[in-house]
This record gives sequence, structure tokens and C-alpha cells, in this order.
Amino acid sequence: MTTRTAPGPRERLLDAARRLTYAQGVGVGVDALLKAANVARRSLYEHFGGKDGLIVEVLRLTTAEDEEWYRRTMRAAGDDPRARLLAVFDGLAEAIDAPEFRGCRYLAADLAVADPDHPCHAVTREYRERVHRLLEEELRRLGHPRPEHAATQLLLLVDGALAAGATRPGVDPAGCARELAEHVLDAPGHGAS
Amino acid sequence: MTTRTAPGPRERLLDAARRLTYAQGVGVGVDALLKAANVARRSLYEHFGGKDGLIVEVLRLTTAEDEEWYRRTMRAAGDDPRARLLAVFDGLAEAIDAPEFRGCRYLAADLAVADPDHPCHAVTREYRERVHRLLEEELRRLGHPRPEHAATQLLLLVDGALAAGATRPGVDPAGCARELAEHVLDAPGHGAS
DNA sequence: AACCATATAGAACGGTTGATCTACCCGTCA
DNA sequence: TGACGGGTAGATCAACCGTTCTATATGGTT
Repeated sequence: MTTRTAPGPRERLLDAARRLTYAQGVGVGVDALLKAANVARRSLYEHFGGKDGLIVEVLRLTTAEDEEWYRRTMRAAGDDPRARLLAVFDGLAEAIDAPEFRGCRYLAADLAVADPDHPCHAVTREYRERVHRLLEEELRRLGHPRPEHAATQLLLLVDGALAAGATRPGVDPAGCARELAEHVLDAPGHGAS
Repeated sequence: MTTRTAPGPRERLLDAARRLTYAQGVGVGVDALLKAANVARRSLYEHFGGKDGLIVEVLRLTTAEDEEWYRRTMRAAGDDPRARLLAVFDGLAEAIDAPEFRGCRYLAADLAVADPDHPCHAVTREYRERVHRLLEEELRRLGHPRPEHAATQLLLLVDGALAAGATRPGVDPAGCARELAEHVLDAPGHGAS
């Protein structure tokens, strides 16, 4: 039963780690995490087995949230598949404009963790597959002739927008990506006059 | 005078750092760099003042090389601006296919170094501006109605392709990006029949 | 031959890392 | 009342971090 009480050490740790690993990368020190979460050292190792376990759990949590963000964003955009897909880029624009925006946390994690067998890569990979399927499904509803290919293109635009948003302040990457996304959606062949 | 003799400690360090910081990120240890370069500890601090100095110098070096790569790739593609711009994405496909490919080193550096005042950010930022100008100039030659905007879009496609190439093995991000790049180049209004 | 800049090799520094451990505190439930 | 699980606080550990140091070797110049 998950009643609404004061958050325990586990939740505090997850919340602090979500913020700190995004702001400073997965290289944050354990001490900083403990201090930010106001949690005893021991609790970390009891709940997550170590720093790596905490990081992977944070990724699991945020991927689930972000996937839900895609669903919510599209749901709020109505029924038209085209509008729903373009709404993703409008939402992206907002996210990039946020002062704490620092790029895609999953790309950052993948680039920062050199070991290809580290469990965090499996989490990020599955997340991308889920988003890809989400987009693909919507493209199918739109009647797109190549939904899988187009989904890959949209995902590339999302990644590009997040990267540009993190590295080129002052431009409007989401807007740029949105224009290109329109070209993706307007592929010939799905004759929905 | 820079005759062709056996590479000194400085060059060996730069070469080792270029490889290791790309393979393992800028978080590589000094010991690993020294061992890979077969260089005495002291040489690092005499030549670069410290690890940060070495890293920044590596970024300066590789950005110069990569900018030259853009020029060379476009030069080899002939005179037609359109072919020259699309050739960039063909070259990207090759780079992504290379076994040692691990994404964009500059994006990785920007995401890994949290301190916004770290000198490495200035290097990467200037690099992106230079590439942007390169693309913009070519778009101008093409007679594109919005060369600056289109250059931003092409850069976004490049970043997206590099990101997707690093995180989604099996797909062909450069090919996807190339298709979208064609849409960018085909913007209406530059009446080149 | 003497000198000097430039290497190398490696000890040692203080600080920090992630992880383990002991000691204690407190609310719950038997 | 008493035991116990879960939390805190903090000492402690080995390992590693980037840096500085001394001592020594090498190669070219005067």
C-alpha cells in the first residue's frame, strides 16, 4: 500500500539522484547524493546495492516518466495523428527553453559510461525502442507508407533537437526539427487527400 | 622548424589523449594517458599545465581536423553545392560505420563537463559556429532562400545522426538524415530550375 | 669537457572516490 | 517491557584522483 506519507530515504535518494545526475552527470559523487537527499550512507547500499544500482533505478524511473510524457503530450493534442506527432516537437521546445535544460539525460549517460555492458545501456536502449514504437504506431494511424523508417527519422530529429538545444543556445532547435518533421509526415503515398 | 623525426612527448600525449578521451570520455585518468603515451608524468605538466590543458588542446586539434574533414569531403564531391552538402552525410555514414565510432566527441565533452565556464565549451562552441558558417556559405552558393536557417537544420541533422549512430546500432542514421537534408536543400524559392 | 634543456622513472602529497563497518536512535509490534 | 527492523551518524578502508617533487638519464651546443 502506497499511502501519502513523508517520503522515505529511498524516494529522497531517487529524487536527489534524478536532479543531480542530470545537472552534473552520472559522475556525481556519492557524498553529494547523500547530502542532497539527507540520507544516511548505509541506506543507499541497503536500498540500491551501490551507486550503480541507484543510477540504473533513476534511469528506469525517468524513462517511464518520459515515455508517459510522450503519451500525455500526444493525448493532449487531440485525435489527428499529424497534430499529435507535431505536438511532440512543441513540447520539446518548452523543455529546451526550461532554464535547467541540459540535453538528453540518456544520451549523456550512454556517452559517459564507457563500458558497453553496463546495465544502464539496456535501460536507455529499451526506452528508445519504446518511443520509437510509440511514434511508429502514430505514423501507422496517419497512414504513412513507411512508418518504421519515418519513426527513425522523427527520433533522429528529437535527438538532434536535444543536442542542439544543449550546445547552441539562442537558436530554436525544436522549431527547426518540427519543420523537418512536417516533411517526414508529408511523405507521398498515404493519399489522405 | 618542424622536421619529421620521432614524435616527442607532446605529440605522443596528444595522440594518446585523442584516442583515450574519445573511447572512454574526458574522465580518463592521468595515469592511463601517461601509460598510453609512454610519457613521463612530468612532461604532461610541462607541456600542458595539467590534465585540463591537455584536454582542451586535444579539442582544439580535433576540431581543426574535423573542420578540415568537412572541407575535404565537400571538395571531393565536385562543384555542385547540392552534391557537396549531401556528400557530408555520405561521409558521416562512413564515420558512423567505423568500429571505433562512439558518437560526437564534442557533444560528449559538453555533456560531461558540468562547469559552464570550463574552457572546453568555448572550443566546441566555436567549432560548431565554424561548421555552421561552412554549411551556410554552401547554401548561399546553392541560392537557398534562408541559408542561415537551413544551415542550422543541417547541423541539427548531423547531430541527430551522430547521436542515433551512437545509441541505436543497426539503423542507418546518416541515410535517414540525408533524406531529410534533401528536403532542406529543396526549399522553394531559390528558383534554380 | 662542461653545460643545459628536456626527457624519464617513480616516490609522495593531500584530497576524494565508492564501499564497509560499528554504534546509536526510534517507532512498532509481540 | 523487550526485542527488532529500519533509519541516522560517522569512523574507516583501500583505491584512485590530479599534482608536485626528487633523482637520474639523454642528447645537443658551446
